[in-house]
Amino acid sequence: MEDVNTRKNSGAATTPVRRQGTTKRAASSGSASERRDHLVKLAADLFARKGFQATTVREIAEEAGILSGSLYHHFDSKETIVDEVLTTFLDDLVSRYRAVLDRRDDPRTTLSEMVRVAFGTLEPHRAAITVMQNDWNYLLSLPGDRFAYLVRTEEEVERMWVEQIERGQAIGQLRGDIDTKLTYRMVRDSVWVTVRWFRPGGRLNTAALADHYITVLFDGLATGERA
Amino acid sequence: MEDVNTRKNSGAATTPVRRQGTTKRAASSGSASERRDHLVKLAADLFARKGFQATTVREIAEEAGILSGSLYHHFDSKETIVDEVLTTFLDDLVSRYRAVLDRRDDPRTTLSEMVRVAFGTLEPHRAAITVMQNDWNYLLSLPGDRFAYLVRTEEEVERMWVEQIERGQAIGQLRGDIDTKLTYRMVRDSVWVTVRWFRPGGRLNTAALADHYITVLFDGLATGERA
DNA sequence: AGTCTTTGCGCAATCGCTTGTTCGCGCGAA
DNA sequence: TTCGCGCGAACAAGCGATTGCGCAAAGACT
Repeated sequence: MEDVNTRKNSGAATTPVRRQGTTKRAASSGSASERRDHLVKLAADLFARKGFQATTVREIAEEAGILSGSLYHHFDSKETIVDEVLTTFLDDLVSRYRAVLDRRDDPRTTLSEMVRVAFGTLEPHRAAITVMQNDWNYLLSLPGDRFAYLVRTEEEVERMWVEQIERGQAIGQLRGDIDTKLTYRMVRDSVWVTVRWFRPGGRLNTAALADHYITVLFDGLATGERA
Repeated sequence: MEDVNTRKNSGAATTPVRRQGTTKRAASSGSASERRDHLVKLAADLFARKGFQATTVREIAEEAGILSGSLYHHFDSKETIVDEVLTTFLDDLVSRYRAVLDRRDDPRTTLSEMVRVAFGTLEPHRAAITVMQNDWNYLLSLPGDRFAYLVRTEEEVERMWVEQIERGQAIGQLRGDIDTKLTYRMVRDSVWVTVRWFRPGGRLNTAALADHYITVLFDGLATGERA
């Protein structure tokens, strides 16, 4: 029996941020309430552990100490929650990539920094990365084009990477006998897939992962002359 | 409600089943019938597309042109199906790795061949690889230790890889400043994760993928001297 | 060869359970 | 009084799984 008034998360007593104009029914990025943001964060933790489909609204609610129905005062569907997690991630990722490209370094330096950016998003955006790997196909198969921006953004990011690889080949900084698109995919996958086993606070941090990967990516595992 | 007619899957190990081929293998459960094998294949195709959890028994049945209940004449649970898919894959994988190791080549050659083996399983075992990525945690969380062999086998495979990397470092064939375990994980992940976008019959086959990856892995993307 | 019995495998109906979602209600703070 | 936000109960849909039944093919026996 668990009744009584055990409101765990009754915080948020400060500055309710009352913005006018945006009624609670905004398309994707809803109004800004601290309570809501907190719930998204709790949900994201679960998504990071099990993916989107495998996480139930009852689990999210329990994590917040409320009942599942109460979640619907903040979100009009489970999809809305994951939508918010994904857009936040992609916005952050793309803007970080752009910042690197704006520095206009040589291709190898730029690509190294892009690898660092990618690994750098591993900790703050674990949930989104997990979801994109586990539930990509499912989200795209949903009725409506709600998650079509996933494909669009992915294509934009691919263009950024491929352009740098091509530039590197053009000036002889990178070998010309490799497939640019395939190389991009393998780099991307290698980075994102680490969320499966990476845990913050372990033997290695994300910066060390990035350094390790950059070393192997450009110079390879072998010693001596290149083949 | 006890019935004298309880047939279920009691025993069933004494099925003679001659009818051309299909060696009977009494593994964890079930006898070998052609019909059954066919159903496993249909289920595997669905697992390869959506993972295990996301595939329903009704979808599997529909793919076979029967009703979901009829599946239970062949399997006593949905888990049994995926179990069969996974053990078949892991048995094949480990024995292929062993065959490579038995050749006792130098570490670099051995590792190259192991990469080829891994990519070589991509097409015949798409379903298993997809499931291991999507549903690994879920399967391990199931009651009983039914899927504990996943962890055991993974550890065995990791040992194979790490040993070869270490041997390569010991004889100076591979650089000594890289983390062996981390390197193994990145190679493994890079290979398996390609099931997400690889489609047979496309621009590249798995052999080309393997060659490309081996090139980058050992010699890197850069030109000129190593850092 | 003909008959009887067993067996494999499908259907149809249904079970208990979980899923995402809805809704009326009450309560404390603004 | 209004409003944000929780409860509690319920909903339809879908899940994995069970069971009784019928039928056709396969064996077994005379």
